[in-house]
Amino acid sequence: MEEKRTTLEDIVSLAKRRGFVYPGSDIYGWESGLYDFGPNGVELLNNIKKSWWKANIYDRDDYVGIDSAIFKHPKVWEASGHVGGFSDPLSECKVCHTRIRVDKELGAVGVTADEKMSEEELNRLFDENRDKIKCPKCGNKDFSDVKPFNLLVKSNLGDFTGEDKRPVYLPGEACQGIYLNFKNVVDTMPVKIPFGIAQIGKAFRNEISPRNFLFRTRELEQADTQYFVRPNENKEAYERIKSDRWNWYLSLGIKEENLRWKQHDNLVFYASDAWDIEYNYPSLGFDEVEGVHDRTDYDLTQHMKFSGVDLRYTDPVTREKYIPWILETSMGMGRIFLAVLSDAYTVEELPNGESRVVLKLSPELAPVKYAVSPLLKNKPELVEKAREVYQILKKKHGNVMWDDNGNIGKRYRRQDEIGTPYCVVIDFDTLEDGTVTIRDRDTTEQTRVAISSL
RNA sequence: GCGGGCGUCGUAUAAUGGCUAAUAUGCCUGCCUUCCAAGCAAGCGAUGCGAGUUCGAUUCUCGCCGCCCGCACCA
Repeated sequence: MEEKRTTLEDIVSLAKRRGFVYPGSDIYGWESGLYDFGPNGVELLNNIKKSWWKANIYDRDDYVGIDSAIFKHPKVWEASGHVGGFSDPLSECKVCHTRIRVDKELGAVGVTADEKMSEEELNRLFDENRDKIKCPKCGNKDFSDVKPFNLLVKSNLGDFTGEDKRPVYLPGEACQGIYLNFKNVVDTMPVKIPFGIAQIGKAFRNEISPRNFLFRTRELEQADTQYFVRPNENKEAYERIKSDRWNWYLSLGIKEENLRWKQHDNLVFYASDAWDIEYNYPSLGFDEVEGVHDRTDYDLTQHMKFSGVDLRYTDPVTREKYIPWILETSMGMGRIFLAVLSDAYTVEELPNGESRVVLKLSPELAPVKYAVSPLLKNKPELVEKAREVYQILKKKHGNVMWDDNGNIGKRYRRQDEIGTPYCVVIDFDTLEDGTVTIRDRDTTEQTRVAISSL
């Protein structure tokens, strides 16, 4: 049997028609790079978050969680390097439209330039050296002016003058909130190094071209952990973290053959090591879901410099003071959501020649835990009993769906597409002996069990 | 941001310079139905936005918005 490969379009279509993901601001014609989660999507998203929180905080003794404000002091983004370095000075060949990184091209002809220079300065240097730089693709020397592309989103929080004198940025990455609270956590909580802080937070980026559904969006959510260790005592913890993260993906039921590790070729100057976990997305192939980075003491050092506050940690026994090193994990929620959805998406051939679409989500992640149906809608005694069972299950399992639409087969198929693991059907036997049928999503087999044992 | 392609009910497709824009599915209501998308009836629901040409534009032209592919970008 030949299997048709799932495309990203299949996933997008299902996501919309089954209430997982809608285009952002849909009735106004959609704003690029933004998506809204629907009733089933928010359940799935929250279940992924719960699982992540449990694995990173509740299942360990050395992590605590925080939730920091989205808006932060303007200096945070100077310290982090985002105001200067989150942008690239680009110029475009007017002949073939190839783009060049101006700082790098200048460097190649022996002119010192870097991405932290002002736009004017870069343009002056570029103009002086235009005759030495030619397009790597077509060889022409006719370039547009240098334009920096800064990915930070700016806001006017607290600026009532409209003069933009004190730009406040939305976070380009969520993890800064953790560094900002490192001292607070150390001063108020019973933690000692090595320990970690975890957070799920929003980030915003002016991506030039958001694309590929949830994979690259302008507003994103990140699940981050930062693990603080003694300087140079990073290796063992790094390996432990890598292995924990890998196992978490497997615990979600993601197929191992769709996952792989990829080490960064070019490390940023302060990093000691960096690996990504990649998922084999439909249409896109393997791409990053999460980064696991060994960042040395860079982040806290920067904030010490810019804030003037001593962020060193004092060893409770030796009284030694040091800036801890940081091991970071940073996962894109949209990316893991897309990975989970894609991995669960299954098209099955049925014996009668038809096919069914099933989301084989692990029960822990499934947005709807049970669907409850009366076998027949026009038999009040069945409906009444089914309502009872529905209420019992709802109390126990949270998101349980009442489904009495059409006929029973239709309901099964609908629930298959949502990924509901079990459908409970109340029939005439239920009235006699208090048992119901449970239909299994993956095998489509039915078993009879007592209501009391559900 | 550049080049190419594209934009019709929630989804997947059709058609048209002029009559009520069609079909399937979905959703919803009623009937029916004793376990895998059965059937009957009613309803909801679309030409992305704006301008131009025209007596008349969903159709042709332009701008904007958005999507897809390629390039570039992805700290």
